[in-house]
Amino acid sequence: MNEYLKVFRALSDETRLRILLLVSGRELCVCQIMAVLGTSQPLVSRNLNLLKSAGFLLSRREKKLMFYKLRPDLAEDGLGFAVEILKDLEQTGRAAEDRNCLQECQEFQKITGRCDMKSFREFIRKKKKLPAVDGAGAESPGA
Amino acid sequence: MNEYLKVFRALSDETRLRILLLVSGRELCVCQIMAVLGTSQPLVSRNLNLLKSAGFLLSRREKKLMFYKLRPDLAEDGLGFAVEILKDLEQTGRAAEDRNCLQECQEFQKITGRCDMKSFREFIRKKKKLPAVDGAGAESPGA
DNA sequence: ATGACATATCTAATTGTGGTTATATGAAAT
DNA sequence: ATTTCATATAACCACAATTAGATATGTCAT
Repeated sequence: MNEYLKVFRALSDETRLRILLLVSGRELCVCQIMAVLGTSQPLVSRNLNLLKSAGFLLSRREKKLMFYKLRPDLAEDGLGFAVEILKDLEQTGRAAEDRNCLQECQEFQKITGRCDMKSFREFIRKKKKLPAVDGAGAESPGA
Repeated sequence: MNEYLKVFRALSDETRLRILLLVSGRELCVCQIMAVLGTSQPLVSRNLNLLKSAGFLLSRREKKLMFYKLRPDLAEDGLGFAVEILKDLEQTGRAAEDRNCLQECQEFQKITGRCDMKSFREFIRKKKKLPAVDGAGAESPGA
């Protein structure tokens, strides 16, 4: 009973659903997730931990970076339903926004050539100053 | 997104999971559910309402009584997963306890010949005085 | 009227969340 | 070794949401 309560509580939060959507299919490191969510590193880690202890995530270390992804074998633990639901949620506006943001984030990463906390924190700062530009920041921003 | 959040929040509570287990397969009226949970009528109604607005329950009026049961067509709304999970949760100790209690409750009901708030409140009072007897109250109680 | 139930309100206690800071850990670079 | 850096974890705070519990009242059928 408590196991399922843990599972449902993990899924009862928008931030965590967003994280699941982000790491379903692809594998992301903590700093990228932080960049997309636009929050702090400890907050991201906390939510990642909640999702992981509920059984949703796999993590892998590569050099300094920690990568997370959706467990591909969720069905083995009775969590297969989450996959269907995530498929549903992909259609959401919020999911689309986050995918876009991830895109920008990865372009930014390509330009800077770095995947670290400092540069992604800068990404977040920039992003907050020019909120929601349609063409992903292509046409004349603040200047 | 919000729809699913509502669903998961509805499932994030032990009392409500217990209710779902109780009304899966059979149909119960509010006073019976109250009797098994051992709480107040408004509290039961509140939780029933949460479960119903999340899409899990059907209700039907028969004379003065309101009957609730698990929607048989949950799958049509992407809630089919709940059925599997409930099947899992049936194995739980808590579920067994509640089934027992429902049994007692229905025997009590047969004896009194009534299905109303007053008599079930008495059922609850009695039950609280002689807690957890193994043989369902068959062998020498408090006396 | 009576009785089953829904709904609203209030309290009190608990929990959950974001946010922040400090610190621990483990790997890499110096 | 020492430092640097990504992350984890813990410890706060402030605040919003949730829960049980109790009480009052509304609604609808008998």
